[in-house]
Amino acid sequence: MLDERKASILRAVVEEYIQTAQPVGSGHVVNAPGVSVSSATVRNEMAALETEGFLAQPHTSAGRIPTEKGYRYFVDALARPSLDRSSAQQVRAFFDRAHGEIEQMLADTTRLLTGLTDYAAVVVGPPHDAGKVRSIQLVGLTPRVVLLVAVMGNGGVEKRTIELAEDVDDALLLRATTHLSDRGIGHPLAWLATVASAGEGTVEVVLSRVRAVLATAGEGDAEQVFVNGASRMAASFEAVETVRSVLTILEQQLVVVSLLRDVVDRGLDVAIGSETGMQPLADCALVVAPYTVDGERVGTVGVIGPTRMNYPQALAAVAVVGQRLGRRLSEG
Amino acid sequence: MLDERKASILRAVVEEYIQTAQPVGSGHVVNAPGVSVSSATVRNEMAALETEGFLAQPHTSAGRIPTEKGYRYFVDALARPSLDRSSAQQVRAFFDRAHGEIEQMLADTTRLLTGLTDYAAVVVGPPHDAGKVRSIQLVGLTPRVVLLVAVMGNGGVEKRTIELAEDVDDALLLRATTHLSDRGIGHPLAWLATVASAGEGTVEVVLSRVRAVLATAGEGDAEQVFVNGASRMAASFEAVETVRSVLTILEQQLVVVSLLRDVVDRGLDVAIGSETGMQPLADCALVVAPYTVDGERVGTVGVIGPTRMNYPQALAAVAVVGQRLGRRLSEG
DNA sequence: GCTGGCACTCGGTAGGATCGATTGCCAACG
DNA sequence: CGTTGGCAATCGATCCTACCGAGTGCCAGC
Repeated sequence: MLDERKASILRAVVEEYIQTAQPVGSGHVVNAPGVSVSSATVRNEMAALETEGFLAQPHTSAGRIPTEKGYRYFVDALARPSLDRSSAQQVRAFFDRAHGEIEQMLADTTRLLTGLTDYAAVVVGPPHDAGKVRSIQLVGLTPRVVLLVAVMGNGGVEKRTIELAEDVDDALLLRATTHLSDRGIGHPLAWLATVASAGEGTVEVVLSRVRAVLATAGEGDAEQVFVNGASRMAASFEAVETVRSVLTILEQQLVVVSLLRDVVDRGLDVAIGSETGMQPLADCALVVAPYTVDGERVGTVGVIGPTRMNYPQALAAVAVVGQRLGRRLSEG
Repeated sequence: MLDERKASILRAVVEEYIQTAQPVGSGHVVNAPGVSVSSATVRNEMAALETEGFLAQPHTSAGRIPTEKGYRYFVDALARPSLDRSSAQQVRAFFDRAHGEIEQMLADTTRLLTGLTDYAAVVVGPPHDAGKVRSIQLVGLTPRVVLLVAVMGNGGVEKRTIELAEDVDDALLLRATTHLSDRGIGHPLAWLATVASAGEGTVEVVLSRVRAVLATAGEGDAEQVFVNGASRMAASFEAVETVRSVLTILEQQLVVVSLLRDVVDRGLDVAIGSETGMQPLADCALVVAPYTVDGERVGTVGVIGPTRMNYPQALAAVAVVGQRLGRRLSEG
């Protein structure tokens, strides 16, 4: 789409702008590799790149800065993901010693990503109700409040509060637990909502409430999401207003989840500015990667930074972390 | 400590500064209630308040702004917590319909507090291992990985991953579970670390690992903490650098927990600027209130805002939310 | 002791000059 | 014909100055 010289110039502008956050003039570009022409020629080419929409001028007599289209071309055609040796080492070390509860590990993964990239990181965990029930149990808290505790195959624990209209005793709960275990283990949690009926009257009192709770819970807390590094994000912008609006997004877990899902569904690994579809993220870029457990996409990792982000590094970091995380979770 | 007129003047300065964020001149104070003297007299008094350390001048020929000492006097002697009717209504409505999982409720409580005050809110939940074990169970995830799941009396669920050196089967886990249940139910979780030994060899293989894991876990994740409203916080400051450093604090859950604990332990309900003991919070104030379940302090609620915060409102909001939260959790 | 008056201080704003980085254009060159 | 050096023009950034106004401290008088 762009001839080689234009591409080299665009690359030079993007790379310098990412580093300095200052508009890049023709004088700086002549020193870049792949550009062995005079600044006058560079000026001509840059003017062409501007009319083609890859560059923009903040004002006359200033250098050029990349447009979204310019970043897009850079990401698609010019940026090769690259992770420096020490970062790769860091990732390997992290997953080698990662163990323990899944939530803790996912949260630590966000910290790893912020450490690698210096941007805010997001990890969307496997849906709570994904996978098969490994164990299910009803525990009485008070005579009329019962906690349904289900252990899933991936080590996650689901709980639901069940409020009853009449008192129940432990013996009854034990029978209901047995009933649920017999039918539910090895199936998805939601599956219990449809099949858990029992003939027996007293147990059925409990089971009907269990069904009702399981049926409704599907919407609310489908995914767990971990966010980290908001302070790094704040450091990337100089307008406090921008920081505020990005924070507002990051605080809304549901929004973050659907944002990442949306990007992944569009088959992208990078969303730049308006490509995110969120006005408050106009100055931001997302780099995301889904991760798979047993061949199935169960979650997403990503970073959120300014549009002038270090794409090669971020792409590489997100890709390798997603890959290793999936592998780690597949091991169980 | 201050005569009535000085106090009225100080109150007027603080209240106006909280509203406008602008230095307050003598001309504005004369209109305040309790001040029926001329601006010249006010000037004299303000100069006195400055030498006494309650007020400061950003520069000559500007109005005065409160010092930390000024805020402190205001909070201790002049501010009467007051919650407007609609906020009180909001709190009542929230706790009337609050139900379900304890974590969800605590997280929603932070949202309630940010909604009430427009500042960042923090809720420190009861320690995970507080209370008595209601149910305990070992669930095999893989032949060598077992999940210890304990349901606590307050509805919390604790889990620990147990990694074993040799394969175990369900029958063995069932025996171990029975052993743990017999001894553990009704006791704190940590208590099991000391008494769970069994004579039988095969079960002991599992139990020894259980003891080891329970013994170590005590340090790490003692409390759960929920933070919300960072974007409101960002809106309170105009220097992006301030926002960044406060975010850095808010992101470190351990720091937040110990910060609140420290303030509560000192018997304060407000910590202003350097009183927080954290340099990055020099421009911030904390308003906190512990809450009690069954007469015992198990957690803290609080808000973090700028030193020029609306103390009467924040104090009232934090106090009433803490009170209602404690009551709500006591009901179970 | 309080007050009105007054000179003074100093941040903030507006206008103007200067500087420097960068551009677009053009004529010349290979 | 593409490339290049030269050059006038542009425009933000910086600095200076003048000025305005909010606010102060002080003092003489009530």
